[in-house]
Amino acid sequence: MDYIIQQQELATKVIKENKLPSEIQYIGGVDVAYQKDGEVVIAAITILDANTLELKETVLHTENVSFPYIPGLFSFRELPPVLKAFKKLSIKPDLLICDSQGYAHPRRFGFACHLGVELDIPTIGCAKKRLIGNYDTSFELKRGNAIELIDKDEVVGKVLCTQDNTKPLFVSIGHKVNLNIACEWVLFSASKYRLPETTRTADHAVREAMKRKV
DNA sequence: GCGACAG
DNA sequence: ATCTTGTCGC
Repeated sequence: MDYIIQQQELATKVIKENKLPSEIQYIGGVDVAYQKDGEVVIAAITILDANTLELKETVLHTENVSFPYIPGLFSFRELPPVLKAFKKLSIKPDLLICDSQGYAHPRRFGFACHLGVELDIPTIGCAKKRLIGNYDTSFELKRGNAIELIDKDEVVGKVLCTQDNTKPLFVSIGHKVNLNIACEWVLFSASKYRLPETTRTADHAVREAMKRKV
């Protein structure tokens, strides 16, 4: 019942080296939303063509919330519905970009790491807000600019600006990918907007499902 | 003890 | 995350 010990044990399974296939054909996006009562959770995974960013498949899964939101234990809340959604996919992604932290976590085991280890596929953490770490807040907000996110004298991720004059994203590795490659994929998939198309499509899917209560 | 705190 | 109006800008 000790979730922190579970994280510490699972964190040893994270592969920090690049293990991406030579040809990336599909990339996936993950997002989760909650109904207003906060008791029902909807997870979506979208599959995009890795070259054109064209949407190829969307899967959804709805269930009851089983774990509270606790910063640092986030994956225990969102992993169950996401894993069930993943099983519904007919196209399996070569890489998943998560709307959360990965390695940039107190125990180096954010949601993206947990999902990657669980599925044994490459994952990237791409969060809109900081959880831990420090960085130089005075860097220029220009697309492509990135600075190191540092926690306890260790580089745990990068703060990456994907569009001029927009707030940066917090990119960290999840599993089987290195930090620079992770940033390259986030920048590539966020070619038009601040957030990667993967997250945007997944976000749209859960919002749509939310409206029609499916 | 006092803030900070992914979604 | 979600609850919320108008408003500024392309």
